[in-house]
Amino acid sequence: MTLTAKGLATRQRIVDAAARLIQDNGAADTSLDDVRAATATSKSQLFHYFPDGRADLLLAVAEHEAAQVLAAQQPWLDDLTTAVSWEKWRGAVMRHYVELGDRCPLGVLTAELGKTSPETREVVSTLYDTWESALARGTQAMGIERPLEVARSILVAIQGGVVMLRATGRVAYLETGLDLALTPLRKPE
Amino acid sequence: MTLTAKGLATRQRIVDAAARLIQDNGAADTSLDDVRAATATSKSQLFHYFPDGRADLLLAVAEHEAAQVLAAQQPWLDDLTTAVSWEKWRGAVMRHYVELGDRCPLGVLTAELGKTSPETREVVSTLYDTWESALARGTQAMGIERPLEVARSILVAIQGGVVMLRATGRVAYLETGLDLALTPLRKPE
DNA sequence: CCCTCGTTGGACGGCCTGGTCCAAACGGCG
DNA sequence: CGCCGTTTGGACCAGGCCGTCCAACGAGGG
Repeated sequence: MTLTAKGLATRQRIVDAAARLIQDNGAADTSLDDVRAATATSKSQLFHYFPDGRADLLLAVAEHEAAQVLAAQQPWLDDLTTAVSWEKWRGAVMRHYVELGDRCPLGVLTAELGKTSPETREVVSTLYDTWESALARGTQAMGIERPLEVARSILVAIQGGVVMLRATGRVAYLETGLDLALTPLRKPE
Repeated sequence: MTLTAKGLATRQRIVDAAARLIQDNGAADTSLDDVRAATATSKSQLFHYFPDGRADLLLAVAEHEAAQVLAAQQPWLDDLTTAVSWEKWRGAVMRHYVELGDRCPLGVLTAELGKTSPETREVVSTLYDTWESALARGTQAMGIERPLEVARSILVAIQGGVVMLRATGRVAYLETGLDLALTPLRKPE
């Protein structure tokens, strides 16, 4: 299957709309017909660009969301070398998730798409890995003890805070969780 | 609607089976017919014991799972007064979730059931509240700084670790997250 | 200019789903 | 023993869903 520029654009439009619908209504309540209606496309186009149908589309959405998660942290994520840059990154993360509320890609990814297929599971795992690596580069640059564990615990705090934000609408979990997870980086060495 | 002992038993059987099915296949992939088949009941029984149908059943399952989460931590949760008792509790929590893997009630609750209705959302919120209160009693008894924040961050670490366990099958997130979240309780005061 | 291949339209079928409904079986209590 | 409400069985319906299929459209290259 080769795609022209026009085809690629259509495909992207479908993925975007599907992602939005899933954020709003959940993956279970998002039918191919909903996507079709939201994008003003036809059934045949959905299966033309996503031959395996629904599963294919969900996978594409998962990859799209995973990319969003990392993109939202750029360029701060790549320069976590000082206490100040860590705080800036933290500010960016908080701002991002407070703004998105329960529509955040990360929450959608883990809660809605994570278990739909082995492929999406893989997407989530890879996201965690690259994210954790980036954080670990930062903690190592800071010269603290147990940098790998600290990086991992920060990731866990974010994921926990986000999923709890999704479930309750309260932002306090993410706020406190991330705050305390970052304490090792604030200590005088 | 009044229920006899037999009726209550049947109802409970339905809830148990539904919970199990949802743990294994997800809420979206669990139909009333599946539940019916797994419990050797008839359609009319489902709607007899859960008049609002699917929504009612899911709510009952959510409450069931929420109770499970707290029950699994008893009696350790009510006696977090020393560093030793905290470690015992931690051991119990880890054992529990490692054993259950991705079938843990907490993960199911937040990922599958949390957003199905305002009522289930409420169940999740209340679970968080009572759980956090219990942890806060412990942190306060330990006389550490910022006990409320520490209690909350512990909760966030568990929730994050569990959801990541569900998504990836890896237990390391829960392990490290919970470990580091507990550091404030290990410091000499 | 036309031929080819990507693109689009939309009807159609078969399946499964949640939910309704009526009637039979059961069991305790007077 | 006979009544009555709970419990149970299962047929049935309407709607929505995914996926298939065939035919028309359009643009770009030869």
